[in-house]
Amino acid sequence: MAYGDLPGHMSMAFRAAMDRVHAKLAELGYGDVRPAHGFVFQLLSHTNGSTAVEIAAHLGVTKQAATQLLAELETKGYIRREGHPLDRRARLVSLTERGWHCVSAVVNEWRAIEDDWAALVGAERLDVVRDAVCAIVADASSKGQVTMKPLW
Amino acid sequence: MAYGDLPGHMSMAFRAAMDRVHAKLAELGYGDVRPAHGFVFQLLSHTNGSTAVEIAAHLGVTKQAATQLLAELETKGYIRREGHPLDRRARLVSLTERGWHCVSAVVNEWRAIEDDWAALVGAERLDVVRDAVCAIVADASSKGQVTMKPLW
DNA sequence: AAGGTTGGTCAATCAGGTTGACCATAAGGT
DNA sequence: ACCTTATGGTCAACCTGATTGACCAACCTT
Repeated sequence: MAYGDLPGHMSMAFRAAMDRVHAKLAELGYGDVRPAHGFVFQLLSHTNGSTAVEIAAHLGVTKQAATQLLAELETKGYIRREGHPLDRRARLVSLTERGWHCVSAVVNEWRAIEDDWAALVGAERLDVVRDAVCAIVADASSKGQVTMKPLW
Repeated sequence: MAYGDLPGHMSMAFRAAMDRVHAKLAELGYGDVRPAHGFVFQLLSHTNGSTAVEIAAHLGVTKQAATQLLAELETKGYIRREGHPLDRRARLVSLTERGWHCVSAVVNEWRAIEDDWAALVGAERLDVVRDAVCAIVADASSKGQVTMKPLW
């Protein structure tokens, strides 16, 4: 690999992994999820119950865009929107059973990928990689420049 | 970092690096380049002279989309389109001086980032990372699943 | 010379996002 | 309590970057 190509190669590695996750999802009958949905799932699986504006902030888009996304996810059966118990303006968004299944499929596949990587380069070396990447991200994060969003 | 989070963290590391490159470009007066333009530059800097359809193929978009992109890059002064010497239908696209300056600024910044990473985690460890990532990409590539495109 | 292929453009359309106006409810100051 | 302001959500219009489809001119066969 040429000097200066490491970041780009990381992107490629991620991209290959991402594609594999999507292929797996399609195989399991979740072929109708788009990349941006992942961020919604991620948030919901941690908070279990969020509002549209929170999701919009997490995605880095306007609330209108988020609302549209949620409508789509609702008709596809991944999420549910009910009246918020504490705020009658708001609608509480949460994962359906199908949504949870999809989330765990994703988590499993990311882990499977990491396992494969460990098998490929050796567990000890992958530990080094893990620590290094973690340090790099932490450093960037400390300088206030971290987005999970891979959108350019 | 949690088990299964490595690919995502790689994406974050790349994203932070990418943002830094764009910030640097803006600082140097190349603030009007968009992400997709990078792929055009990359191709042109290696081939020095490509046709619109080749670029389209490299970008993974239709030739119409590529043409539009090229028109934009031309008006911004990064590229030049002249009659192809061997094919009177085609237009040969090449980098202008400004384009070359921009490309080398990008290359320098990627290298500076890689240097910073080496300083952060140690040169030997970063060598391990480099080898590992290279192996991972090579493996994915051998299975025919590699795109440089970080677009989801 | 004739037919099919290829580089490029024009035009219409679509998808996903944005901005802006608006309503209903909530929260706070007085 | 009351009036003002802030906030969650929706509706509607629009922008941008892409797509598909039709087409032309030049190329490459044969």
